[in-house]
Amino acid sequence: NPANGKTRTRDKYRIVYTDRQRYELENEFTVSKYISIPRKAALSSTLGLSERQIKIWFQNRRAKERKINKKRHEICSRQLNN
Amino acid sequence: ELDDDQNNDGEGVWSPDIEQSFHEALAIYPPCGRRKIILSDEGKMFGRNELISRYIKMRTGKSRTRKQVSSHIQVLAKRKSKELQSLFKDTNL
DNA sequence: ACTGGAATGCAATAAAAT
DNA sequence: ATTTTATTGCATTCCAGT
Repeated sequence: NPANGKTRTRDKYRIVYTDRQRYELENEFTVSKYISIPRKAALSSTLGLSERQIKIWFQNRRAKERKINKKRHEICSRQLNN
Repeated sequence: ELDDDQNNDGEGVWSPDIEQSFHEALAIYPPCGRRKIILSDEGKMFGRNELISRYIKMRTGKSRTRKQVSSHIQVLAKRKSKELQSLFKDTNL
């Protein structure tokens, strides 16, 4: 699929991953927040996604986690303030 | 450490004057990029990006590290590659 | 031991899907 | 309004070449 490193095209701004793809990625994330090169290749083959897409998914997933942690910290601060 | 960097002005990392000096350096050091990768002066070693970094400091007085130069070259190469790719948008669809 | 360059990380951001 | 894919501009880390 990716002869070019590009994923986005004129007609498809982004695709929606299947529930199985989401489940496997989320499962791998519980093992490690950072994907290793061999595991990335394996996942890329197992799910039908490019290695670039796997890499980007883990980046976005880490960003999500950071956002969640920031929210939790804000809640703690408010409780101390009270 | 609160933002007391003397070498970086309020503009972006690659403000027009620095970009200008950068391109001058690209032109003078290897006119197209095909030059000996090994630049060794007695005792000291100099790579291309370090020469570019030194040139920028001479011309503008501002410091850009060799890794900043490296990163900038990578970004520009990526841009050029994508421009060339998008020139063949619907030629054969 | 030095380096330049590829791979990767991250914040900011866009836009479709929910 | 929030969540989910994907890109971009920088920096940082990883890989070899000499």
